[in-house]
Order: sequence, then C-alpha cells, then structure tokens
Amino acid sequence: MKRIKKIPFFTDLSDDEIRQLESISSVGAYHTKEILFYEGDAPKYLHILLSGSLRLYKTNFKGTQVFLHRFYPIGLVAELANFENIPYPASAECMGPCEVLRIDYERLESDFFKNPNISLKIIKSLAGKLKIMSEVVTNEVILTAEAKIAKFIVEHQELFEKLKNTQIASILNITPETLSRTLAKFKTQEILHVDEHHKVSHIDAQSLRAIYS
Amino acid sequence: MKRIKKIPFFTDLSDDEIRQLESISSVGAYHTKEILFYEGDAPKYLHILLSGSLRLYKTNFKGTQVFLHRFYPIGLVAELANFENIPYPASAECMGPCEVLRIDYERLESDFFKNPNISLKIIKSLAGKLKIMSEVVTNEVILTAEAKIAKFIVEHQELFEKLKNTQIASILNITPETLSRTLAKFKTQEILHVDEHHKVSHIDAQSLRAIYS
DNA sequence: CGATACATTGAACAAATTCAAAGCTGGTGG
DNA sequence: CCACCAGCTTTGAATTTGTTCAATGTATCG
Repeated sequence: MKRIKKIPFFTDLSDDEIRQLESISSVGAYHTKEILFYEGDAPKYLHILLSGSLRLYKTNFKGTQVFLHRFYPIGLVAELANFENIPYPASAECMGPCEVLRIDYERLESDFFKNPNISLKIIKSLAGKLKIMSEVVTNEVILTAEAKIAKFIVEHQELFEKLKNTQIASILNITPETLSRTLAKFKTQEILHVDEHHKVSHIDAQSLRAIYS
Repeated sequence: MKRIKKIPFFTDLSDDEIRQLESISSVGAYHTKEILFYEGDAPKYLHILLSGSLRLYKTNFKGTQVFLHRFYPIGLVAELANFENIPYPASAECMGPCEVLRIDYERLESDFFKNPNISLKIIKSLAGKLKIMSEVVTNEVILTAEAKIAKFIVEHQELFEKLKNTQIASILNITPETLSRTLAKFKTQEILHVDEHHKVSHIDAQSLRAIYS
C-alpha cells in the first residue's frame, strides 16, 4: 500500500519497514454514525484516521453525550489508551464515511518504537492531544455558557455561520435553548447582529473577547 | 551533579551527556506557596520536580482556582507548553518547600531529543499527563458533586480520613458546604458512617461505586 | 400546501454556590 | 483547669446558571 507512505508518521520509514508495517495493519471502512470504539473498550489497534472525520465524546450520568473533539485526517485517534494500556477514555463515532488504518499495537510497539523518527512524531501527536484536552478543560470547566458561545463566534465565525443552532449547541455542550437566549442577549447588547441563517452583519469582537478572556 | 543521574529520564545518559545536561540546567529551591509559573506565562525551562509537591490549577472567570492535579517527584511538570511552544495552560504552586530542576528547553531539544532513550520516556510522561487530563475531564465534566465525593472516598479513603473538609472540597472543586451536605446525605442513606475526624466506621463501597460508575 | 425540522420563548426545575448564622473543637494563656 | 478564640463544620435560605418541558412560531422543501 502506497497510502502508508503518505502518513506523516511513517514517511521516514524504509520500503522494507513499510512492508513490515503493512503486514500488521489493515484499512477499515466505516459508514456514517458507525462507532470506532466505545468508552471502556480495551484497545487492541492503534487507529489512524485516513479520511472522513470523527466525533469524540464521553457520556455523562444522564446518558447525554459530552462532545470533546472532532478529528480530521491524518492522525492518531486515541493512542493514549494504547500507550497506557488502559480502556478507551471516550467513544469515537464517524461523522461521515471514514477510512481508518488499524495497526496491531503490540507488534507496532515491539517492532517500531525504537525508531527515533517515529517516536518524535508520537511525541508531537501526544502533545497535540494534551493541548486538545487542556482546551476541553478550559471550555467545560472554566468558561460559562455565554463565554463558550462568545469564544466560538470569535474563533470560528465561518463555522458559526455555516452550522445550525442545534449543531453548535452540541459542539459547545449546551442546549439549543441556551444558545438561542444568549444570542438574543448579545443582540440587545448590540454586541452581535445576525441576519437569517447566522450570517453575521455586525460583530463587536472586542466585547465578545472580553467575555471569555 | 549526581542528582541528574537519578532522574529516571536521564539514567541512560553517558557521563559526558550528563555533564552536557548540567551545563544547560540549574536547580531552583522554592518555598511554600511560591509560584513556579503562571497560566499564560511563556515557557523557557523544562521543569522537573525533584522534591516537594506542586498543585496545578486554572483560574475561572470568578477568579477562583480550579484544582487540576497534584504532582509528586520525580517528573516533568508542564512539558506540553514546551513541546507545543504555547503559554502554560495552568499555574503551578508549591505545596511545601520544593526543588525543581530547570533545563533550558531549546538546548535540550536540539541536543537531546534524538536520543531514543529520552524520547521514549517523554512519550511515557506525555501519555501519563494525557491520562491525568482525561481524568480531570471525567471528574469535572461527567460527574456530579455527589459522584465526585463518592469516588474520592472509595479511591482515596486514606486521604479522606486524613484531610479536612475544606481541603477535600478544594481538591474536588466543590464548596465545603456541598461536601458537608452530601456526607450527611450518605449518612442518612446508611451508605457511609464516619466518626469524628472522618474516620470511616461503616462504608458501603458497593453503593458508593454505583453512584459514580 | 402540508409536513417536518428547527428556532424561540416562557415557566418550572435542578444542582450547586453564596451568604449568613450558629455550633463544635482543640489549643492557649490566664 | 477552664474560658476563650480561631478555624472548621453544619444548616438554612436565597441566588445563580443552565436544563427541561411545553407551547408557539417560522422555515423550507418535496
């Protein structure tokens, strides 16, 4: 498979090594809403998302899903579980048709981890995940609903204009009602005006930023 | 310094390398409540806690501190900031007198990161941090105050018996009032009885576990 | 047109914090 | 020895933030 060669993780491998890697891996095709793994599952494969996108979430005591992150190709998905040999800490669901490279983790570790090219990239990937989790904590623990919304609008205006209230609410882990009320509030405060379809016609980024920082 | 040799991270280094490492590092002594770094600071050193313990926290919009984790020696403290070259995502305060090895990060990366012994240990450390953050998310986003308390009692009974309500509350990011009320509730439900000083006299671990899992 | 999904609004509710007051407890100094 | 003080703990009441539930409004698209 030439695809492996294109995975940033493995570009520095020799052809021999690539062939060896192929022998311990397979590509899985998943359809929309299919679950890659559930929170609590024992990890066997290292998953690398090749195409499509994934939604990572946890389930709280009420049974509702808490959105953590959306993953895009190409990258490791939940290597923490493999590295620490613990169950997956969250569930991953396909947001559309996805292709995933599944690598037998035990064999990968024993055969490839000494390779400095690979280990450096693993470090980068882990550090990236850590940053994501740190942001999740900021969003969910530090910010109020209003602050989350303000932050989302400022930092992701294109998404804000594109998505429906229900979708945004689900990303922010708030209810559509709260989003609606908060947007109404921003409007009366003259901080934000939106046309139909969330098209932003006036935005006081200064004030919005002040709400969350 | 023979101390560096004892740091798990660097045990596999040659004497020459140790000497080189010494030349780009220094040991800092900090006193109780002293701040190692503040959230938002630019990282310059890689910090390795040698003795004492650190409290890592974020500050929310109300100005109150959200406890994230307590660090014990020996280990990296907030390497994420160095690796990703971003500001510290949280603040670190000494819980007692501390000694910290500070390593010039730029020189460390350029001189030592190719070393596979070191990179493997960095991977371990990062994976460990990721696990911690994942647990923070579980605690703060998924669990209710009651569930947090139940979990703490089951998983850290010795700490529960040792610490005061105010200290436990601060670890769990709840108010002492909430803790007090919840313990009273557990008592009326016959799930938990404590003598004076939190000494547990009766505990229904089964039921407690059911509250948080 | 009509159906279905999405958005808005109000009212009730829930969880936890805040504020205030009162009760304990343990150590200290007279 | 014990009275007192400082710091915890407990309890109640009010408040805050956001969710839930229900009703109504508004698109949009076959």
